[in-house]
Amino acid sequence: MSNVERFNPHVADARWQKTWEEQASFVADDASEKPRAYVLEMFPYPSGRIHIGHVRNYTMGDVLARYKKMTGHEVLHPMGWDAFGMPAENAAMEKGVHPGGWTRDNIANMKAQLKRLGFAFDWTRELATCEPDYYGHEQALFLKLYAAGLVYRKESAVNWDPVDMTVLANEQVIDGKGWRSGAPVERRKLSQWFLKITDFADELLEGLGSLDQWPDKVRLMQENWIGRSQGLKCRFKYPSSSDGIDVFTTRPDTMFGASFVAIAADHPVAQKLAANAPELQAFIEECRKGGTTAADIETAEKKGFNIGLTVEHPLDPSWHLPVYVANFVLMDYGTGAVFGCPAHDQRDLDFARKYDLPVTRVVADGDEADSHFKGDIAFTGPGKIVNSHWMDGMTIDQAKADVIAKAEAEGWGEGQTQYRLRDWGVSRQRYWGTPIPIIHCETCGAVPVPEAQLPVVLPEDVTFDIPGNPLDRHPTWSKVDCPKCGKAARRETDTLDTFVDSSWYFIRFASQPHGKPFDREIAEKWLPVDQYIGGVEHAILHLLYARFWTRALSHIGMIDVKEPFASLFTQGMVTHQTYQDAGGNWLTPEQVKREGDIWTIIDSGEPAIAGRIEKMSKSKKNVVDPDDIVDQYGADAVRWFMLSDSPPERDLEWSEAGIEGCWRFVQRLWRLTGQVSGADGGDKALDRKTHQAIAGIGADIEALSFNKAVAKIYDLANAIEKAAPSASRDAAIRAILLLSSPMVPHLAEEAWAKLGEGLIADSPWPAVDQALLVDDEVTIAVQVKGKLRDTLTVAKGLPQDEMEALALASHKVQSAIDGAVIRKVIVVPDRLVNIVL
RNA sequence: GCGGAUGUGGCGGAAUGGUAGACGCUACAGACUUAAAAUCUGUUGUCCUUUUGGGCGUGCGGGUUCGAGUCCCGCCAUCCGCACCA
Repeated sequence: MSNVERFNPHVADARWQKTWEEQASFVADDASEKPRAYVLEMFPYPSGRIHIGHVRNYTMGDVLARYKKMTGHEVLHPMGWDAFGMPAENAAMEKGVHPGGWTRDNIANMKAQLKRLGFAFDWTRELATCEPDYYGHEQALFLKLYAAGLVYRKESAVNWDPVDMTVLANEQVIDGKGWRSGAPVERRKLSQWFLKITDFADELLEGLGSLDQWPDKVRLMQENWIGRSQGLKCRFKYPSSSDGIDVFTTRPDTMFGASFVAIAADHPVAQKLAANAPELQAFIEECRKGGTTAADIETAEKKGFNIGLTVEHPLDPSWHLPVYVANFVLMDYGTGAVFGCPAHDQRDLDFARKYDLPVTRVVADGDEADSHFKGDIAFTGPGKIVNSHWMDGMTIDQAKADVIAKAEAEGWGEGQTQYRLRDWGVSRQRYWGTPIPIIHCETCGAVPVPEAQLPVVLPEDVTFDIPGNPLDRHPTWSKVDCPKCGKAARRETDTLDTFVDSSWYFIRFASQPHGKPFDREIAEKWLPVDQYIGGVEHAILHLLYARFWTRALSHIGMIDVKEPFASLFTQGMVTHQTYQDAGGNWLTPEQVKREGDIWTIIDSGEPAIAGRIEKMSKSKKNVVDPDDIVDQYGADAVRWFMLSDSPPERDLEWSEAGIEGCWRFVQRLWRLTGQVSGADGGDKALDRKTHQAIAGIGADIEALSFNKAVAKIYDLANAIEKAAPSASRDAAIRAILLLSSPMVPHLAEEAWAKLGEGLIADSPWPAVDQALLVDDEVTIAVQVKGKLRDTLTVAKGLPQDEMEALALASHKVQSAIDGAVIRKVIVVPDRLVNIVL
């Protein structure tokens, strides 16, 4: 076969990409009357190069977007850049380039890479969060939230990353280390801006219930992150004083099992006493040093320091309990103090055994009446209350309600809901981010920058020769007059966490007028996003913040949208085999060759070790650059690979053999399209196959089951190849082009044009002839005692007695029955006959 | 520790409680070719059998059912998330 008959992506790809752009094929029309579909993939950070994971992500979204267009929707499928962030500053420090220049160059490069893959993006809506035209509107929104009381400033202990010289959110601290630098995090006190996400804790939790198109896993993760728990907040008084220590407990039912009160090292009471007690001071220091890694916590001994105070038990003032400072009590959850009930809490039990405190059983699951609790395993299961005066015999739930009611009636406590979720600290001591639009005045305090003075633009003339925030040391930028009193004042030099930038970009995509963040009516027409696709690593942070931000905007009346993402899909990673030499150094796949099960290094001939199949990463040298493979195979083969084989939520292993196979299929499809014969005559079987494919592939794409859609296209291609020329076959060839066009759009356009048609991107999805979906013959299974013995081809809808008769007539069946008595015959219409002996 | 997911040929994976292994990859054999590439045809879970055919097979052990990869109970392994949250 000559080269002329091959599909040549190196020519065709660019041609069709240009045509789509000229025809504005994928530009979304706000005014359209068609049903809308907003398909969104998480926008990338412009790190420099597109990663193969991006290609998989955007290919999925692209197939859905193109399919939605073909099925009559007005599709919004935008792309932009999450362009603020630390890598730009790191590059500035390492290479002496400006973060802005570095970022914009990266955007240009990555955009060119994306274009080569033929994604159906509406580039007219492209945005970059680092441009004043974006972040200026973000500043306006921030000030609206400030005016509504959803932003506040607080002196607070923060996680300080000593390498990156910045504050990290709790979520950015992993095992006590900075998520980027990996350096052990220190605690520092700084004045910080916070967003009141905790005001929305309940709403965000309840809202999860309506997100039935989200993965259960993600909803559960958010639920746990919000961490709502109900209990009793109550006071353990100092004897003959109204003052005391407030504790929070989810187990008020176990109050009669209390044997001590423990407070956090940072608790004000501990702090106060420590001033005059060097030993306590030393103990507190020790608590603070305690490691926060998984291993540290698991093995950490429960330690306490008896501070000599006693408190009254709320249910029996004559009963006094000792107070300890304990290393396992957290200051920033609940009240920073707990009462210990050792029999029914493992930590408390460990503590009590160590310091020889009483351990009283107050819950029994059998008839244990012995008040003295034995053993070292706390009992946390359900049961009946015992040794608890009037509560004896109650269930745990009854007792909880009873104690809370009593506390509220007597005024020493109240039912309370606690959350694990903390307010969102958004201040970052960084240059490359959205400037916080606040001016600090000695007289007026923190004053919002007036709207007319927005955007507060980042100065370009900054240096990165020393760590820390260049905005702090800029000679003029921070020097402004107070908008209120006119006196000399100072600009806030902190910038916003970049998660703020990504908390509303989907709204700006839907509507980007010049004078304001978005046009409410237009945004509401597009939102919520119908299908959001991205990595599961954003299951908590980005997705929770975006949900919060949308609710906050809704709360202040700016937009009537509660949940920004109606349907969420988290795709798997792209992985690749790793290789190492004998010394443990990573090798690229090109450096090794395989002979049987033996791997050797090509250059040296020394043995190589084939390691785990892992996520592609530069450090492990198992990356594949999208540009290289597009050069080699064209966009369509790469896109096809991204969709084939692995279910989209699972990891996809990159392989040479796999991409070669995709390349072959693209060529095979191309050859098929050259076989339109103009022949007459029908082929009912092929018609059926075609229409079953149309229906099935459509359903698969809607369900994002791209691997199944791909399998059905192979199936149809096989059937077409085997069929004799006919009008049906020609129709099937046209159909397979339409069906595969969302996946391999360049080839489809090229072939469609060759058939004398217009743009396949503008063509409708083929209509399904429902009558052709059902076969008129079916193959039924015949089982004897549940074991398959024969299959029969019968007319569809054959009556049950006739199915039975045909089954019994089979000699294979008769020999399996072997003269035994038939007890029963199960007949499932059009499916099977099971003969029970 | 808590929570969740996953487990099917050599590999990726299909399969409303009803013919397990669709489809793809790999491998092998054959056709075409001076040759190679490309392409085409066939085979490819496993064991017994010359064939016909039959036995065994969805991590392990039980159970429900005429019938279980699928439902229930109990384990095991791997992966992911959270983590001293009172």
